[in-house]
Amino acid sequence: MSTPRFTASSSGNQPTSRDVADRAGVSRTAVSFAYNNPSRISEETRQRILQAANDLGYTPNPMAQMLKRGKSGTLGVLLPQAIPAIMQNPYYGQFLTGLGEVCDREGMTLLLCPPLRNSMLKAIPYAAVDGFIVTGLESDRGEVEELRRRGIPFVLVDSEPLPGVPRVDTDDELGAFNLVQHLLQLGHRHVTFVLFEGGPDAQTLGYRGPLGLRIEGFKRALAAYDLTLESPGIQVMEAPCTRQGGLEIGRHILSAPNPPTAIIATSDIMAIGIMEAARILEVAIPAQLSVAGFDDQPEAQWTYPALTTVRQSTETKGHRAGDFLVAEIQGRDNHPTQTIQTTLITRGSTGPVPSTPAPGQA
Amino acid sequence: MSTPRFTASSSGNQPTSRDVADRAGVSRTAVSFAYNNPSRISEETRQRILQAANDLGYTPNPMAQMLKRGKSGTLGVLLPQAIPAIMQNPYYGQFLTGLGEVCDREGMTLLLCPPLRNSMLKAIPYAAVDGFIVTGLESDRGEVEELRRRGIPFVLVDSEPLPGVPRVDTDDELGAFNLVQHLLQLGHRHVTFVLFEGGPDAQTLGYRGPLGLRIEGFKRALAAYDLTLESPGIQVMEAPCTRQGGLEIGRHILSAPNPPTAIIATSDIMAIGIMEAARILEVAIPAQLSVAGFDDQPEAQWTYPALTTVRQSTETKGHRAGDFLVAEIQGRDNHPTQTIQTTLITRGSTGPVPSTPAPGQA
DNA sequence: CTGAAAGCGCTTACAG
DNA sequence: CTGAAAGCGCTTACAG
Repeated sequence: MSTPRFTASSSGNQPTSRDVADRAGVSRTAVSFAYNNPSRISEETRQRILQAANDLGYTPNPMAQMLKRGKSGTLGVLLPQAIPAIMQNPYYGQFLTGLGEVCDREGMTLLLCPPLRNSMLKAIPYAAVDGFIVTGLESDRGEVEELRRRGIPFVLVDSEPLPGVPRVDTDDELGAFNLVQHLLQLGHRHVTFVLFEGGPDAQTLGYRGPLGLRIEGFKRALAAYDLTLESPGIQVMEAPCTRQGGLEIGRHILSAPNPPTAIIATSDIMAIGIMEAARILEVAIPAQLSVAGFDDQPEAQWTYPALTTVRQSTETKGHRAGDFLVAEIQGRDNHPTQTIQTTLITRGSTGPVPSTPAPGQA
Repeated sequence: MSTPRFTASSSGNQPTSRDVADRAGVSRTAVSFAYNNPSRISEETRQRILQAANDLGYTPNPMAQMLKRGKSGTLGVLLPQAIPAIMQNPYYGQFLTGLGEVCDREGMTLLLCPPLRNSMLKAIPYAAVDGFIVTGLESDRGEVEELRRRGIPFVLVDSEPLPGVPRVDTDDELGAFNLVQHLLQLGHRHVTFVLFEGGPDAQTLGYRGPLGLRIEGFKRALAAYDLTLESPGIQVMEAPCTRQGGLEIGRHILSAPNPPTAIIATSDIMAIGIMEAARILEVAIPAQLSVAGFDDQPEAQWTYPALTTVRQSTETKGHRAGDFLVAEIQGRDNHPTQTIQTTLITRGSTGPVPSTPAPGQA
């Protein structure tokens, strides 16, 4: 009755399909069919197999299934920073929310792949995923080439355009333009831009990605008023992209002689910190100072006054990126591209330039 | 020169170790050694292999490596809700931050495993992970047994104690006790508790997990003043665990006749919504109403007045859970248990009960 | 220093 | 309806 064994039953270890087959008196083929192709065996046999599996505590080994099927049922996100930094950034919270909707719909899991030894490139070969979302790639140092050579489906988010690669990006440039135009129209001419600190390459490679696009938008809006980032009254500073970073730079900016009448931050979270600094220094918003942010994160509605900002639907971005990746994995090779629109959201934190000079201005 | 082929070179597909071996004129064994055991082959051979691999765009297939090694280099988190809900919950943001620190240290990736067809249990067999963090398990419906039978290392977070299973939980009961005691000492006797809505089993199975412990703490503190949750003046309500949920229930509570002088929410985010409702209804905090939350999320410091709450270091909790899981995976079977302490953080949102009766109270 | 062989645990044509 | 055989792509004793 029992078929000959080539290996001893893995007593003590996890049961395999062979153990189940032996116990049910069938072949491993039948065991596999019981799970994956029930119509190929009789219902009676199937029940016997399932019973044996249950007795043994057997479940098919996912690693073996993956290898055999060449599918993992997992979407990978290639991250530009370590997981703690990502988790503390509300932007990624929103992005992963949208991407998570796709995972749910498809019944897939989500693998977070932080850089390995500071390299996104090195993280690629270790992930058993069906495809990658590549996000925060400030400049391509071979990641795209590696992905292509490995033949792994992937989609680029907020990256430089590349022919034949599906991509989702954001119209940051227009959003930034509209925001600065709004403030210039309100009469502001003493404006400080607070940029979130770029990656390690910000200096050497220049700004890329969303920050670069926003700066372009700033410049274009200024140009319409015959201004540049170097004009007198215009100031550019950098801060960590946190509330604390905004608070500290805000104190610094507002304590200096001849402070600006408007501060524009490239992230809401920094803008919120700047508003906090203004409150501490008793600078009235928007009467004495206008503050604006970027992203329209939920918190932007909760400040007093509420924050003027540029909305980008980061959740939509994550959702769309997931959609594109799933399509790519399924082999539809139309390689779509989508640009997420931005909208200027005018709220109470910005207002007309003070008619009296700001404190400290002659 | 070229060794005979048993299979055709996978032209068009991804190169395998056989392709590299053929091109370098060595065996697959040597190719593997080039990556995993360089000292076993001559440096010259190694360079030749690596060159061939590079020419072909070869990287070892992670799924095959996992199967062979029986290791995935991945930590799994078994989640109680879909990924979007998790990502929008600041609690998980903090928890995953702490867990992410462990991933970084160990060079591992993090796999988010949401329920499959509403079942955490069903999600288990599909994840190729070295171990699971089990979180938000309100009541065990077989998950633990399944994990045990499969022999997968796991650690339980905020769950019921189970012998031989490493576990991290939180002293929610004491934190809740201290919080209620604080308000009772301030003289409050009209107190509404706002609980975050439990899972689908809240009704049938009673409260489990952190919420259950918090309720126990509430009861014990009340008992010291000869009160119960059913006493006149004491009220228990439920709301979704969001700012909006807090806002709506807050409006409801404060608009009713005979409103409480204190509201205690089981989550900061709800408390923040309740404070918003008070602001809208022009109920002064803490002069007319005391509000308290739970968790001490960063936002709790940013409200005006700042929120009294119970701090639990969720980040530490995630970090510790990760430490325990790594130890479990490495086979140290001491199955440690740790309870994360809580601390009452008294801020401006709570104060003495109004000497004059609250509006609407005779 | 190097390679032939076995095997990780599964799935799937193929043959009966 | 059922099973023997091949193979997914790798790693690792084992033998030379």
